Amino acid sequence: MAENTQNQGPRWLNHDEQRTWRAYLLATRLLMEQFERDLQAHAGIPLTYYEILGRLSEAPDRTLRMSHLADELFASRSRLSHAVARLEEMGWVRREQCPGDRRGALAVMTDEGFAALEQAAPSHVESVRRHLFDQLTAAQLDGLREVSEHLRDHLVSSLGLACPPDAADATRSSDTPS
Amino acid sequence: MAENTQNQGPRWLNHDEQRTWRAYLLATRLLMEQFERDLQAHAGIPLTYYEILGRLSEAPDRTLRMSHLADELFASRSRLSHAVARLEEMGWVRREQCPGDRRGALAVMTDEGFAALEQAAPSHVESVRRHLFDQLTAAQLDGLREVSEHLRDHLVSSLGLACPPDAADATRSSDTPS
DNA sequence: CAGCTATAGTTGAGCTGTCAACTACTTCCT
DNA sequence: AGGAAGTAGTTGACAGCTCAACTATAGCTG
Repeated sequence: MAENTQNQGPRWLNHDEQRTWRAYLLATRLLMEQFERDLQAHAGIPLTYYEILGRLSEAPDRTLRMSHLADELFASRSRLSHAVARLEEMGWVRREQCPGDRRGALAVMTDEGFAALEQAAPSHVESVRRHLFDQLTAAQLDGLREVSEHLRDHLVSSLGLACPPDAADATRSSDTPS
Repeated sequence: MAENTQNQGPRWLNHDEQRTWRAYLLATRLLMEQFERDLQAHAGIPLTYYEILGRLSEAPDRTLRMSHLADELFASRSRLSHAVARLEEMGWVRREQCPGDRRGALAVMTDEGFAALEQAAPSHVESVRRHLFDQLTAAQLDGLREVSEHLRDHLVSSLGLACPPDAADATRSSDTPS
């Protein structure tokens, strides 16, 4: 009921689309859960933390400003802040004052952090190979890359357009009424 | 350093693979976050809860045994238990004694639950269309389905082989030592 | 039928993520 | 210079997930 009432109605998924959607959703979930489990078992950290360490390890002086790190990972500042706090507790990252901008903070990877990453990397890469790359043909991987890049670009650009509404009245606190 | 030492060394990702992996990871994350956000905004529930409701709505009498529901969704019993508890609080699902097996529990979708699902569905489907189906060509979608089904099947079967180790000594508690 | 063992489901602690405030600094504009 | 608005980052409450432990029932086997 209420399939195609009047105002163009919801564009329901047909059988094939349903099938694609469910397969994609499930495969993606199982894949991520697998990577998380493997990484948790071998390194004791979630995939997002691994990525943070990865970016830091590639950066000059293994140092990045919090906001750059957040932008590179497309993570919210809040998420990054919590994550870095956790990594700091573990002694894998250290925070430093950002010279020239006293609001800023630098995340600096420690030697222990680098060692931990080096130790975690091989089994993580093996996991990614085993469950993803080894399962697909070169053509399928090309297709997957193409599709992923396309979807990513779409989402990244649509992300930029979604936020502004708040910015307009963000600072409208309770003081300075007029 | 330590690229190809002796014991076959880690099979690092080459440039193209790295690119594919990062694109896939990011696209997938952004996509899921988008669906979660949309669903949260329009229906106030996470995607997993939506799926639970979806399966229940398709089941005879809108009723499924907890374990069947968990199996269908490839969710852990724990996860399902917590989720159904929450859905019960909202009045969208009700638990019943399973006739014939006193261990069992049935999850029954309430009329309010069904109404909530019906109300949430259109915007969710729109979101999936907008960010996934509308972005890809028919050929790309075919490829995505093929790849997803393949990865899913691999993971599902490798899942069955990964657990048994526990089963052997699962009941080894602290009592009955000899 | 006694006793393992397996199955069904729940529970609680701990962790990561989101969202919405909040502080503090900087930049721009007049 | 002075004040509004933007930017950087943190924090705390809360929600969902995982894991391990637990209860309770079922089923198998000698």
